[in-house]
Amino acid sequence: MDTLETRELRYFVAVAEEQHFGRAAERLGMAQPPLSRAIQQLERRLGVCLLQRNRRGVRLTGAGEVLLHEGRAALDAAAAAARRTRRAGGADSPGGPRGRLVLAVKAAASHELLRKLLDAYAAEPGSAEIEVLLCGVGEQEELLRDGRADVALMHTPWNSLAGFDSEALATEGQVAVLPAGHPLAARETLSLADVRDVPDLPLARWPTHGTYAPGPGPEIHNQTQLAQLIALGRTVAVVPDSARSWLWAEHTAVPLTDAPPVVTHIAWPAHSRSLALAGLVRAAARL
Amino acid sequence: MDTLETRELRYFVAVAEEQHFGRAAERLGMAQPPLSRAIQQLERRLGVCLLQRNRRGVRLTGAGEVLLHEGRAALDAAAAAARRTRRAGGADSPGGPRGRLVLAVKAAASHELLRKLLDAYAAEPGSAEIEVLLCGVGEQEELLRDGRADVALMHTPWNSLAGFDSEALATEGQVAVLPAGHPLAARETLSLADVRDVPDLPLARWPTHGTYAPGPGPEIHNQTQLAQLIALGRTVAVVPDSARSWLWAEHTAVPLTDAPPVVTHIAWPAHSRSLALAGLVRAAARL
DNA sequence: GCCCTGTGATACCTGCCGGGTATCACCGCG
DNA sequence: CGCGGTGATACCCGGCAGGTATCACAGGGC
Repeated sequence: MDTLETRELRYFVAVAEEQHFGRAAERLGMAQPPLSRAIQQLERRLGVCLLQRNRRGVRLTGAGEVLLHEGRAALDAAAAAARRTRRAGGADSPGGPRGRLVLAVKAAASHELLRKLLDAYAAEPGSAEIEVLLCGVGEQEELLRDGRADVALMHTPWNSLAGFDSEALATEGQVAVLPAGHPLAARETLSLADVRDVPDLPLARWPTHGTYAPGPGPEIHNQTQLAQLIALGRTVAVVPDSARSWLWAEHTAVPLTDAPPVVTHIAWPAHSRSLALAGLVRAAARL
Repeated sequence: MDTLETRELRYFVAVAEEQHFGRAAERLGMAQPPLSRAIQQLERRLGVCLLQRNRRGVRLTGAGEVLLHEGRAALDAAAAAARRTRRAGGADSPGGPRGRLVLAVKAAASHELLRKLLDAYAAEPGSAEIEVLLCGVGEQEELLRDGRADVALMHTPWNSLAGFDSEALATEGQVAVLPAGHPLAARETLSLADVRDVPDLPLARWPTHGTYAPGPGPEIHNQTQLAQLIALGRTVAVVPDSARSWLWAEHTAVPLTDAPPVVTHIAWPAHSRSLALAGLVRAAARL
């Protein structure tokens, strides 16, 4: 039973994502006919119909959906193998110079915790160099999977820990951030229902995987935008306690009674075997 | 940044495992020179030295160790993609005919639980066909990773749940299985220390990944052997409560007070999105 | 009805590279 | 000092990945 080449997976994923041979070929930097042929060969070798060719583009079959998911995972794994091997390059003597670690953190989250973690780890004897990779919301999982990062700080319930090993580091509640002058800002506590149904303050919407869910609130993509919009009295946000550190004078934070608690985890690929990583996790567990 | 082809990974893993170009080439069904060249190209492309060539075979460098691990994972992912896609082949209409599920179970473990699970799931409306794949101890993880199975029953602490999603189904204690006539068989309970240090009954040794750890006990590879050796008064075994179902008249089971509890989990690849799998997990959770 | 546009499929050619055979360079060993 | 066994090198060849040109077909204007 012959095994799939990553080239074939790359091609298929491109076609499946673009839903269009021509655009996929362009993205891959090649002509369309060889792409067509490669996909046909792939279908023949798998003995499965992956795409439904219509006039006007293509659509995935059930098997195609499966291969899209599994193929992405396999491509990530191959990319991770290359990246991690390259980074391990210098350290030839086994057990000798421990490599650097790349730690993925959502930008502007967990200041405090991150600082404590880095300090605690740096104090350990023989600790490796830690490179902090700041990323967007939810990007940590992809970074870990494709090897751009070795370890990440993740925040449930926003991040999914599926497929990773992890250790919980801290739990915090959530607060509603309101314009200082707003009537609700005077309250001692609020419920989620309170902030969800304020007609003059629709909840801001973050992009998930590059697209925005439909809704009335403004579309934002960074914390500065959010802060400004709140200060202008245009929106309200629900954020973890620790976000209080970046609030403005024009903001008021009110604790939410029924918001799910936010748990910060340190997470890493389940099969990881790095000494440096083990040390970092140990340091984290002692916090 | 060019991506590794699975062909290259296959070659490297073979060489790394055999620690010998000639044998690796034979295993791959090719001649040695192209293999040599392929590995050199790989090293050049990664900019990393993977192998230390000695007279008398080769040894892995640190980077080579990394690539061996990561490469195996990537190869498993690619194999899984192919297998799962092939199996999804018939079901073309999305959401339509749900595919079969392959459930990996350690042979002869969890009779009772397995029976209940299969019955409960079969009673669900629209349940898929379940193929039970009996495997050796610890083999479930590999089967899930490379796509030969979709879901497995695993038993901690023997199986590692790292990298999988799982749900605990049942917990049980462990018992020592002794020859019926043995002095210890008269005891009400035993401790691990009791059975570990019986000079005339050395603990039997199971192979892990095909090799046996050194020790005084007999080397066994299936339960029948074990049962026979215990009946002959040559060894003692520590097994979960539920294993009592296959004991012989010549055996006596004595509860262990300090053995770690055995938890049976249902586990599946973290990124899985199959409807049928979701149904099975739901049925399992209701047990 | 017509052609025009844009889709994926086909035909055919070419150059590269993966793989084979023969051989070399090295080294430990009897 | 040959001999066996290691991986590396030299060289050749065939297949296949990729390119160009073109086709078949379906809509959509006019």
